[in-house]
Amino acid sequence: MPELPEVETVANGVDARVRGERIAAAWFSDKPEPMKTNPAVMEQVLTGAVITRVHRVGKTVVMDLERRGTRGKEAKAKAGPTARAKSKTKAGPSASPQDDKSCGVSAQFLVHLGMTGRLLVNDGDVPRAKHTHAVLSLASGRELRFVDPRRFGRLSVQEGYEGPGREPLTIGPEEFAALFRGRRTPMKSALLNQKLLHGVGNIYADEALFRAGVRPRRQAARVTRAELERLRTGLVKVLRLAIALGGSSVSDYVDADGVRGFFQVEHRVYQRTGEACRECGEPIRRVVIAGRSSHYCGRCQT
DNA sequence: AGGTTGACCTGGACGC
DNA sequence: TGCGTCCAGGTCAACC
Repeated sequence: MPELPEVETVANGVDARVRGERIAAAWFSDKPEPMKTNPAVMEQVLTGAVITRVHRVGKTVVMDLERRGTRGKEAKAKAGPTARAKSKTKAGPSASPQDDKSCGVSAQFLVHLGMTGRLLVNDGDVPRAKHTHAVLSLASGRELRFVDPRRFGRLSVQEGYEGPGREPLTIGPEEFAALFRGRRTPMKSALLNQKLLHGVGNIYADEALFRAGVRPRRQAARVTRAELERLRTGLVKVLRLAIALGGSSVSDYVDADGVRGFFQVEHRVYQRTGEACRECGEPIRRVVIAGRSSHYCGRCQT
């Protein structure tokens, strides 16, 4: 369920609560679906590690970890004045980000929330919810818990994760237009393709198409350059507004505190089938494209 | 190769 | 109250 704004809200909420904490223990359920990395391996990597930062890449929550021991010492030694001086010459083979932030990132814990995944920070004595699949016990006594009834979420450990596609919030007009050149698929499907743009899902695809005045079924290759630019700016606008409002919460979504977002009151077309278009009064239509329901205004979108 | 479909899961809403 | 049906924000393997 969660798309870019919801994942960003969750990542920020978790970051504020667990940054700097040490993971004392890690537990995983025996359900195999969520575990992309072997649970024994995840437990080994996570136990004893310090969480240095939690952020979002595409629809994935990424937890940067610093592991102590010999590797930690190495990283510390490297982070002297020489490393700082070098950092001006951006690039470097592994293209690591800002100097002091990147030092000591020895692994990343990746959480994809799927449709119904939630990340909660609780005191250790709060009873665990049904469908809890992972628990990281923190040195402070609190726990970071992953709860996911439908088990479409995925947990893994890796390094240097960059996501499958481009970031919709930062991509420029030229590169954005290039993504869709020659594509015969409906524009709606192209927007949902994570290998092109990552982070956009069904809600924000529909909302951006409405703001650009483009029908979801239009072939991507036939969307004009001007429309593509309206689509890009509409997408940025709608994603930023949704982040500011804490995301949408149609049913399952909650942030790290268990609080719902408020963007759903801003929806212009998504799940408003039959209701009047806020621009022209025409009833909003619903069609199915590539198995996903799509909502649009037949008068405002062409 | 690019595009489309169904399968993966549980649970909530709705109709009878 | 209970049962059946439909629907759900995501991905991925398997097909055309």
